[in-house]
Amino acid sequence: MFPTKSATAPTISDVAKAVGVSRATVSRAFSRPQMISEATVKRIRAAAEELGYVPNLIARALSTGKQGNIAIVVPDIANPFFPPLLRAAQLSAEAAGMSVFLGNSDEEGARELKLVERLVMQVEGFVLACSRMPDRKIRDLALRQPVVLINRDIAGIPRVLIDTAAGIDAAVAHLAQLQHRCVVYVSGPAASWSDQQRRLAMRRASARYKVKIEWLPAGKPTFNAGKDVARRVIAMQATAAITFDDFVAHGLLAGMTEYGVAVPGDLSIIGCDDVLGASTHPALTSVSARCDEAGRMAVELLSAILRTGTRSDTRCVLDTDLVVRATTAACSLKKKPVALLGSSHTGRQRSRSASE
Amino acid sequence: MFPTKSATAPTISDVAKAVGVSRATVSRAFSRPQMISEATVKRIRAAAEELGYVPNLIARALSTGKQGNIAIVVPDIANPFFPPLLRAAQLSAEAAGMSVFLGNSDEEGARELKLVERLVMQVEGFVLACSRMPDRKIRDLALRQPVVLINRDIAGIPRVLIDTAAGIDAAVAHLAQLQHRCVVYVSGPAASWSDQQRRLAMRRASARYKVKIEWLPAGKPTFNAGKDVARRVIAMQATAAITFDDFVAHGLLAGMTEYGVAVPGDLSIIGCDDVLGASTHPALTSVSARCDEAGRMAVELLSAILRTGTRSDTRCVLDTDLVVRATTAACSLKKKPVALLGSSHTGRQRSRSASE
DNA sequence: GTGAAAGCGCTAACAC
DNA sequence: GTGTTAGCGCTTTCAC
Repeated sequence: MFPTKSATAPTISDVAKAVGVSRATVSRAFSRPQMISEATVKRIRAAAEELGYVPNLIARALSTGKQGNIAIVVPDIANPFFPPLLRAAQLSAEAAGMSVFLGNSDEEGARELKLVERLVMQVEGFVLACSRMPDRKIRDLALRQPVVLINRDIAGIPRVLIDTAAGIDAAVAHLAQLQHRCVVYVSGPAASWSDQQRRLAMRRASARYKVKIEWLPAGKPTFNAGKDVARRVIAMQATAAITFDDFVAHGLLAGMTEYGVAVPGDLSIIGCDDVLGASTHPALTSVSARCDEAGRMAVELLSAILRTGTRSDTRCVLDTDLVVRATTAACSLKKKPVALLGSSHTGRQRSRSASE
Repeated sequence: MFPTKSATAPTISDVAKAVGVSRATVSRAFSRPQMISEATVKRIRAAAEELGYVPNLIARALSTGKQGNIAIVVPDIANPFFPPLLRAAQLSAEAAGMSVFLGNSDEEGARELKLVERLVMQVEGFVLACSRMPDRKIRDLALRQPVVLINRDIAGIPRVLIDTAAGIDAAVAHLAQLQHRCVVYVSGPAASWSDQQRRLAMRRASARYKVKIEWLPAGKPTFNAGKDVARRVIAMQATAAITFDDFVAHGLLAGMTEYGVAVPGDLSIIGCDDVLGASTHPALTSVSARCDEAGRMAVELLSAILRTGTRSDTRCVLDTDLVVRATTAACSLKKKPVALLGSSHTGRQRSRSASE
């Protein structure tokens, strides 16, 4: 056991004394070098190096109100949609000279709000990915600090949207071509913009390709949620399923296998986000999203706002398309392998508006 | 376009004036309520609420040297080993009332050092997961700030280690039982403690189970790295491969499939970390690690150190075991399906000591 | 170009 | 219990 304290670091005064200039000059040598003579800058930098001086960001922040930090909050780090997004965002922030706070809301709006409130003092701006907070809270926040949204569409707040509409359309077209006439959409979190978009796209595609849609909420977008709805999917009329994301699809796949329903023989499955790649068995057909691109772009938007001091109402839409692999095949009507349960639970579609 | 600035927030002075007490009293009402009378605390809290006052953490930090932040740095957020770890760590930090900075070193020690240097001012401590920095730098850092290591074993610095030794031993035993007599270990980053442990465990198991080991470095632990060494694995004598992690195993698996080598028919493969679950095809046999547990524990260790102000030389070892799935089978000697390449590249074993 | 002085918002002795 | 008085380390007018 020994004390934790570290020796007190050299301050601006130490450097000033060593060089024989005022503290103001040392300060300038670091924050506005072009304001003073090149020679003194050099001397100061040298002395600082020698002493091991490095500007105290906290003190600077107290004085300027800027700390060079941003926060990125996601609903669930462990959801494979987010790591690539986070990675790209973090790298991009680093390139812009900013450090990043990480927030994990655990899919709960209340928790997200708490995180944001705690962080608001220490950051210059937020990237909210798939925020679970109500519009009002987001608007409030945006009044205090620059905010960039990912997969949430609120007018007046810069946002980057991964629009699965095109991908969903392609998915339904693909299924229609394989003779499927009824497909179930297994939905995700009600507060999710993506889910709303997907439901909307499903409805449109339903009309266009003359395919009947059934609705089934899975709630949290997890493997287990997907697995848990397997029985209900079996009990439905649908011969194909499109799920909120790959996770749910993977769970559904596992559930089907467990119940002896062949995929894609008896049921076709299409995921969303394409984060599992070809690693499921069989390899999952999925609507691909370039989530890393979204992360990168969001941070770039934010740092541009910070740099220029202005806020633009940017709405940046990233497209998606269908990646066909091995979980989709021609329709067969021999599903239901076992007597499972009586209730042919159709599921209730949530009707929250896109702007809530 | 409209300005980004937010109205200036109320300070401690505003509250003091409103209540008619000194600023010190207001300060105490928030940081040491038990120091002053309950009645005044209540009055102050009420007034603060009214004014929308909330303590400025930056100012507090400048004064106390504590900001309630910690940093967690990992080599690659997108590596599936880390998201569960990060999630657990973040949740645990939140429970302890701390915010977390996220660092991604991209597997580079130099980059990690930069991150750490930038963050050192703003945090009370670090969790370094699978650090790629040399021992010396870590020791230097630990002199300034409390540091907890994950999967890095440096005496004197608190660390939580996921020890794959038991799992590796079980893996080799499993292969030996399946009649394999020569297995290749596809190694990971040279600076990785885990990799060193695994090599050591391999060597021990080699002797114990009379199995010959060949060595092949994959470098970065990625899918592509695994795929890229497939040809070389085919050219080797080994009939089974154990890889640094599941990612490499998955890549190797894909590579094998591409070259027409059947897994597990012609080659058995065992991964490490068990992060892919049963999602590969065939489902991957893997040495499981409870990475979330490691994240949680590391943060708890750190916050205990911060709370008590002492540093203990804790060395916490988490065990692992083998999860047998479908990529391992009895040895067959008919590998090499195609004329591939001449160079029977054996790979060079890195000999960095564990303490570098 | 450089220096002097006044804060940024808070905490921490030390008095009373 | 509560007020007074100094800072924490930096930036930033405003002079010179």
